[in-house]
Amino acid sequence: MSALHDHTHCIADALTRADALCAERGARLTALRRRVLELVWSSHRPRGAYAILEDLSQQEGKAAAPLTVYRALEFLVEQGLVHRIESLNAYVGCAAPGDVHSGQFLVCEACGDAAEIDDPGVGAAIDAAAAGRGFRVQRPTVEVRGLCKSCQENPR
Amino acid sequence: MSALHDHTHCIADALTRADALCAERGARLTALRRRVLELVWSSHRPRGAYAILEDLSQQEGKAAAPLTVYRALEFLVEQGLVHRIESLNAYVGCAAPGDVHSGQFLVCEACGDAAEIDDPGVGAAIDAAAAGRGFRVQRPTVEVRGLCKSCQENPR
DNA sequence: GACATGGGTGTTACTTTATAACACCCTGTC
DNA sequence: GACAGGGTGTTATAAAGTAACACCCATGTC
Repeated sequence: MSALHDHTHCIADALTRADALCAERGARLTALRRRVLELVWSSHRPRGAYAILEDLSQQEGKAAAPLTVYRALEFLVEQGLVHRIESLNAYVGCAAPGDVHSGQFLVCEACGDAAEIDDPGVGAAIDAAAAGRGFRVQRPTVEVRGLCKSCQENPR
Repeated sequence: MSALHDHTHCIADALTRADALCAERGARLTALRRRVLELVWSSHRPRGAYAILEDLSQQEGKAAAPLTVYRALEFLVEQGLVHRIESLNAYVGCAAPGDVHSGQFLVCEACGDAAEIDDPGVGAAIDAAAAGRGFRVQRPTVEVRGLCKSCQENPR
């Protein structure tokens, strides 16, 4: 992720794609859900449910309840618009909603960025390993902690 | 995991291996830590920190503090004797402590069992994917949710 | 043996993350 | 307009994890 990229544009893109996908599927991307999606995208980093909750409360001018956010997030995850990063208890906008993919992440310990990758090799290796053991895969989770390229080059 | 296997023996084995490994490394496997390791192994399933805490409290006859368990678990994870399953917030005994491995799990949604695998193909695919993006891997996490062989054959 | 050192443990309080139960209210349909 | 069903609000609560600080005890040193 470049520090210079047009982030506003990138949020707008995500919302547009979400509108299209939900319309196509007959899923209801309500005002609340759309706003939560926008807040998830407000940085490219994984954000906790309670961080989103705070933003939402601020926008509304009054305290929102945790459930409000969790329910919206649940919908967004179901629709594949948002991924949950298990090892961070946090949520991040999906880079390629609509495409079939499993959600693999390279999570940088230094800058907190979580780069979504969809490496066919990793997916295939998991499928093969599972098949060899008679295990039926439903939802693979791959979260690799480490250091991203830019943090290796510019250590703090 | 067979329902018939000699689980007592299997716990004893884990403790013996832990003793040997810690002695070799000069790590202090104190009575408390050893007891927590035993409780982690008390089933083959992932167990939450608070479940272990309850067992411990019962053994002691008085309520133990969460930190007591968390500190012991931290030690055990550092020593590679126990793995944390991120997507379950739970801990499970390591099947092959001492060996270099990353901790890959096939987690059954039906029976709750978490089979540890160490598939070289999966590890290699992750390394390759990361290397291609200039990412330095520190700790890969692979947790595949699905149905284990036995639960596919005997659905409930 | 006295002493200092450092890791391990106990205790209290607290934060963060997530869910349950139930009522109400829109929205689309007939 | 009546109905059905999903979406939202509200209150309370559960589950998971951490901070700060004091004490204890094994170990090594003199």
